[in-house]
Amino acid sequence: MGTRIGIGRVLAGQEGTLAVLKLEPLDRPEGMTTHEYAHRRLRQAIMVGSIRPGESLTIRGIAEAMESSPTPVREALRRLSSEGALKVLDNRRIMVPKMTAERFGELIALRSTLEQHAARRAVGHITEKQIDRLVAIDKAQDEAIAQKDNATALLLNQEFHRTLYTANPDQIIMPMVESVWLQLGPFLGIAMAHVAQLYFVDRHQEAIAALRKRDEDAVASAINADICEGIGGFERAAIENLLRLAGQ
Amino acid sequence: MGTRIGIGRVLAGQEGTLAVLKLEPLDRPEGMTTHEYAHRRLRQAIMVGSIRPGESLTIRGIAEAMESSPTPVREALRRLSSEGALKVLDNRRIMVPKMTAERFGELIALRSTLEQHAARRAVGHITEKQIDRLVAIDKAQDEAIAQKDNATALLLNQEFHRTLYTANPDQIIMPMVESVWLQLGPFLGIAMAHVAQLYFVDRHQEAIAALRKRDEDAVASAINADICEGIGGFERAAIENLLRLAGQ
DNA sequence: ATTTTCAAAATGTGATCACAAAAATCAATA
DNA sequence: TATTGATTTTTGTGATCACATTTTGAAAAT
Repeated sequence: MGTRIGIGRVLAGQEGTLAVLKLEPLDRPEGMTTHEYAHRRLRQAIMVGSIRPGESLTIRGIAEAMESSPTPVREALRRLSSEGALKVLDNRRIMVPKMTAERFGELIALRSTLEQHAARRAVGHITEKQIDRLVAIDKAQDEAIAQKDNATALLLNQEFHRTLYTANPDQIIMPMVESVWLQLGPFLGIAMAHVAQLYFVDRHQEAIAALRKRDEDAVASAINADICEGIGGFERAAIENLLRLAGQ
Repeated sequence: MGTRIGIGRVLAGQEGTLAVLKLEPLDRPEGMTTHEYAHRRLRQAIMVGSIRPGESLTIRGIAEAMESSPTPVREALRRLSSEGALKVLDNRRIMVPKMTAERFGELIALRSTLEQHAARRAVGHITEKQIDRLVAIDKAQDEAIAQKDNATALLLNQEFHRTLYTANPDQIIMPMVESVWLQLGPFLGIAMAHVAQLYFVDRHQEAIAALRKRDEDAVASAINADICEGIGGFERAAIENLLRLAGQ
């Protein structure tokens, strides 16, 4: 039995998870609906690996934690399960899916395929101005890495990739890319808990140079390397070790 | 302003859409929750192109049509919007996304990439028995085509692809493949409304032969051809013509 | 004939409640 | 001590209601 994120325990402070929900209330733009807000907060927490796989979420618990009611929280949970971030068990409990070495391998392979495709489809549309923006994001990320600020570096890395792919005005792949990021989130959390410092690989300059030359193959190759040598670079044995340590 | 699927109109029988919801009540397995059932029915309707793009759905209208209440219907709609099947407008209206020639092109390209990947990842796992099942499904599809039974042929075609991809026990891509199918659904509806007979391309035998030889590249090639010469085979001019006819 | 104004109807949203199923707690038993 | 069984609590689910916003439809004005 995993732990629960429920009212009592949460209020008693026995769980570390509420901390996530409480600590990062995210600013809520005016006009944003409650279910949207709940969706964003939970999504954020999962994306950065703050919710451990196997931990089951309770609707009432979350509702209480973010001072709302079951209805909008349920909608948020349904969306997240459709996005692959959460899994609904037979007993209707909802939890973050457990990670396995096989699943991890599938996720990395899929991420590479998806993002190479997205990058190729953007090459023909991206402007010099947008490429300059990529340079700026990459620079900011380097600074975050130098300061060992994992969270910021991670966010900037995502922004780099998102900016590239959305250069295609008809792009429809971003939700799927984000779904893979979401599904990799829990592993990130595990890795960060057991590894002193995340080691970042940065093939962004390579991608930028290829973009300037409009070389589709080279762009795809850089993106592939960025993914496979980055988070995908964990060796199988290391992954299994990590997952065992984390009690998966 | 598009038409609405609302209580009054639905009951007045002015809309063709309720027919879809009423005609195919789908059997509801015991224990299936209401929101799950609503999700399945709407999904089915969208997948086969029964709901026209631009038509906006109302929560109460659907709830009334399937004799339930707003709560579970809203959950179903949220899921479908996360799956890319529906779009939430700024005024919070929900509708089937409009199709454009550009979006159609993106969908076909993505479908090809996704399914080639899925097929490749299945080659190493699929058993001879499963390949035999593919043969049976393909045969049934041929019969449906011969009888000009579009709906059945479509369903069997999906089953063929699904059976192939799910041969990989760690497969995680199916939800994304289905998302693309869903997003192509409305175009299918348009095409079927304006074309006398859907013309089916069948590269399945080619795929089966390649699977028997465990030839990954050949499998991917067959899948690519199946998609690009099938639904993807519409010429740009034909697509734009169709969309104009449909008032997109 | 077209546009503007305004009251009525419809709609999305979220809180609350009741019910059934599942989980947890605790006492009794082996 | 470990296990079973019954009671209590927690939880998911869906219907209903109230509120604010949007849309609609008709009347009035241009």
